Amino acid sequence: MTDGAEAPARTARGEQTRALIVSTAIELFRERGYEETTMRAVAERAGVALGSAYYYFRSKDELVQTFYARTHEEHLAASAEVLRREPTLRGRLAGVMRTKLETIEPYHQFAGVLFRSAADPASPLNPFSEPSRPVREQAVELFAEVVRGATDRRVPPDLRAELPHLLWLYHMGIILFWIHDATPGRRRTRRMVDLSVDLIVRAVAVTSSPLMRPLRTSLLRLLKEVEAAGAPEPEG
Amino acid sequence: MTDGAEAPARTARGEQTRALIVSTAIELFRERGYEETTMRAVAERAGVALGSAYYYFRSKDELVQTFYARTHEEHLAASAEVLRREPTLRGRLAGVMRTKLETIEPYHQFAGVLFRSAADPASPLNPFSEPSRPVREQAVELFAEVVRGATDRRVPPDLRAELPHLLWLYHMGIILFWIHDATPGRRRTRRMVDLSVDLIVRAVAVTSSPLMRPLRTSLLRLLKEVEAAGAPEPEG
DNA sequence: CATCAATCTCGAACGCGTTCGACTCCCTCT
DNA sequence: AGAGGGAGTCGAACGCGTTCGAGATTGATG
Repeated sequence: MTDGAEAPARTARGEQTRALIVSTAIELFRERGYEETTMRAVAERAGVALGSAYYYFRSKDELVQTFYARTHEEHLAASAEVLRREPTLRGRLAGVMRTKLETIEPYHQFAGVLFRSAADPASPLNPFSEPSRPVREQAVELFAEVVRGATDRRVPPDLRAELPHLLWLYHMGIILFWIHDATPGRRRTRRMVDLSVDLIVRAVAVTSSPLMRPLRTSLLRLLKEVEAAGAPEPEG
Repeated sequence: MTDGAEAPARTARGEQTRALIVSTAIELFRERGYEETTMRAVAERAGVALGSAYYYFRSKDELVQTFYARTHEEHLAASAEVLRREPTLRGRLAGVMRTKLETIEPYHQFAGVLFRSAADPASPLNPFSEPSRPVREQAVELFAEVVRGATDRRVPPDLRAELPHLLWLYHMGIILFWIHDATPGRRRTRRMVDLSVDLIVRAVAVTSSPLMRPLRTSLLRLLKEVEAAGAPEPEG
């Protein structure tokens, strides 16, 4: 699961209260956005005390994260179908990315907050952080499946092994773009996905040529370094 | 200048107070970090009222941004020397990036906050936002100078025109990495720069070949789209 | 049924960033 | 010199996220 180290819910009643708080919060977030939704308002509408909300969620951010984890699962589920259907790298990647956009679209309004804390090294939501490792690995695995099932491309093993990580990074970039995209229906991001998938498929083709081995090696060294940074280091 | 739309200082006395607040704030930020520095503490040590701090700076974040703009100017100055010295694309790019890291190193501790608000679409610090357009264009121009002065590479005009934007994006990525880099002296980021500059130079070489025109075109279309997103759109 | 500890609930209180309207200072114009 | 007014200063007050210790509820145990 995606929970990382989360707060209590050891009882049926507790579970119920917890769920009530989450759903109320999402309700309010969608009505008013993140900043305008106060913890007091959530507690009040949920019919619990302020302190109770904090019993289940260490912070307002964590409340958001909880529901964010849900959409992540939704995306996994929705992607499965696409991956069953599409045989080409292009189709699989584009499909997964489009599915992603559809999944998160309802929450665009307060996605900014997600990324805001995501960019904060101290935040557990930070995609490079230790707490989000399980989600990250799941996501990378999704892209591994994208690559694995693509029957139309010969990809050299060294690149094949690293491509999922690269695609995950790419997907984070698209999300960053998406957050800043104020066009109706996120038109621009969708175009962006089309263009970038095209580019990626071409680049993979080019990079797979034996002639490109030095370039590929250079790229792979870089990726290895990025991954190493994800792992912990003697802390300071 | 990098100020964008900033707050008052119409008087010699005002200028003095403003400067006093900034320097006191930086002092405290470096002593205690960002979160632990309160506006009240800044005001108190500076010997002004809380309200006065808010007379000059709309928010605590803006206080940080003000000083951040300074380091940006520092970097421009420091880069000039490198650009005079280095003739190769590799040398110029690596030099500029290393200079950047050296310039911002003293502020690594609370750089997280910068990026946190930088990732927020609503923040004026957001590198894609309208208020930061001047700084952004200045930075892109810096990379244009990196490319322009590189005498060792034949780069096709279409790519040459877009390369600066691409390098600027790349440089934002490195900063993101840097923020999360907890290694002493930012060892990892520096290695990252070496590896990525190597990759970029190779990629430029490869992509410049006439055979790669389709790939190049695909890349350029993508970049154009990114740039278009920077410009405003009928607002919602 | 009484006891006990764990779980859950509560809301007052704290410290923070930020706002606001009242006040003082100082320059300019007559 | 006096009046006017913009620039600068002040600090109480607001609303927020968060903490905390005290109390209520629950289910297992003797």
